[in-house]
Amino acid sequence: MNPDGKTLPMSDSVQKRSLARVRFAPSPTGYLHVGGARTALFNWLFARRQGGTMILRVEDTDAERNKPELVQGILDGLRWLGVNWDEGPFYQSQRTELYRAAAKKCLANGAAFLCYCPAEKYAGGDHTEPAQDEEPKAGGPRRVTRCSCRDGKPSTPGVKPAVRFKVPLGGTTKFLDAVFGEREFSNEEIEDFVLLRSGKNDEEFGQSMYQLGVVVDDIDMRITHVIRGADHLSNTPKQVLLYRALHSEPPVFAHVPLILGADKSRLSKRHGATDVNMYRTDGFLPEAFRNFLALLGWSPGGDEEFLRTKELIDKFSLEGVSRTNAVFDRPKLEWFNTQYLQRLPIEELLPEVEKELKRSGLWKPEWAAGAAPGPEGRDHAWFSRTVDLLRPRIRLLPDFSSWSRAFFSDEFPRDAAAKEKFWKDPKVPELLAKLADTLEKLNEWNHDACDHASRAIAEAGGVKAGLLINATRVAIVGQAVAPPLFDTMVVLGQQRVVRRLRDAVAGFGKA
RNA sequence: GGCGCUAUGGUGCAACGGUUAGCACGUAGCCCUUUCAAGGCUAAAAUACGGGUUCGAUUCCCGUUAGCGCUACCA
Repeated sequence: MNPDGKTLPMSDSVQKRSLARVRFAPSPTGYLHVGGARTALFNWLFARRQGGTMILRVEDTDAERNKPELVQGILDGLRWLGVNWDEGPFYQSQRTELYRAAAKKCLANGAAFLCYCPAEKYAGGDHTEPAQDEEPKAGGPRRVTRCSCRDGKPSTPGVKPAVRFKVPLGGTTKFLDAVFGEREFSNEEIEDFVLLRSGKNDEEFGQSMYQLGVVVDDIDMRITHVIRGADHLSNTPKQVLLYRALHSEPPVFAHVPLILGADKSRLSKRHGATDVNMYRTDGFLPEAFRNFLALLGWSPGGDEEFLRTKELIDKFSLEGVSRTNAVFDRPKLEWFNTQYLQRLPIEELLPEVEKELKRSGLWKPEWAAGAAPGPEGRDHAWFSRTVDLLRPRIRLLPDFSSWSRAFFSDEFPRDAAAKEKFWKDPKVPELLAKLADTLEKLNEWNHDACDHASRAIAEAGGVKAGLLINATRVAIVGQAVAPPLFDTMVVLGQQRVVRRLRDAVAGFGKA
């Protein structure tokens, strides 16, 4: 079913679904950047929506900058995000022959030529003579190349040639972009770009360049939709030219806007974390992160924004992709996380909390589902109730270990400022001691019993219930902010509450 | 410099020729009174600028400005 409620004829839709093939093609020159993650997510949502195929391809053709050890982190990041793939990962570094064959084909049919210019000549992009511009600004004047080797320069002895594409001298190159519409570029603006690096040592040719690699692979992998960052928009005509030279039909392109930092400049480390794996270690829930990311540069059309993965898939379409760059807003991401912490079915949240408590060393095996209850009847049901009580006030997973430590461990910090704030009244120690005595004798341990007992003590002592309640909270969890007191008492258990009250009073007396 | 893309509150998105320009985050204030890092309510806050087209422009066209991208034997 489409968002508008219409359905395609079954045979038609099935056929279309099985056809869509998309890919995510990261380069292992860094970690998985949030921008790359968003691109991967869009590809994945599109593939799943269409019932198509998601392919992962590692673009590692630059031996100089490539760091193979970074691949694992990228794959881990994708898995954490829940972005899985149906084919791959394929490595371009292992497909060199394919690219060389394609380059030779271009050479043979006149679409490319051998270039004997030294690599340094073009370094920095100054392809021809400096323009008239008298004062070279940062980067210097630049003009488009029409390499003089293109008409068959005699080979230079001892110089290994690179292969360059022979861009047509006139005319335009156009293509269809699902986001930006029909695009047309003048060929005059496209330089004779390098297809294959010159060979090192005894190689005839070197590694493929980006433009050749993507096109050859996208053809070979039968990619139907190229969904990638808008930074590739200007390079696309080069690729379209290559498709033609290789006698292939270009796919549908879909360039998605970039993600910027708070100052609207390209998102970088100085804006905060850009490595997706940092968000995992910070303790964000993957589904919350996914929801947030999906809404950066895409919208289902209405006002809804809390969309679980299934809804994201159901509603995703290239038509909903925006053409404007988006700023990565961490506070909103954190809001999404709190929403997921509160709204997720508890059984989906529990495993995440379990992982967190294991990480911090607070986890007890008896809290696992199906395990035998531990001391004081603490079992999985207790764990579930406790997490449920805690979660409205949690922002990030590690808060379960730090802010909520008193619920999972008897060793927890007592906040001096909280004590200062709620233990002002000199009657507090006496009241707490009385409360401990009363609570110890309770035959039933539940919210109302704790409530009645506490209020009775407050009344007898001539203070407002709130005073005692706040003081008690500080006494049993060590901090000013926690879930409602009587729920907290129930979860902590009778013995523990009594013990902590007495410990607190003793500590108060000494202080 | 050349070429390209974009332009709705501080931020993310709605409104795809006619709305008092909507929602959310954030911010401020108020309420709840058992704390707040929970919850509820309210407020401030936007169509970059200038021309067209049209009965009517946030919406279509042109220009300006600004931001971003590309302009490598990087991807």
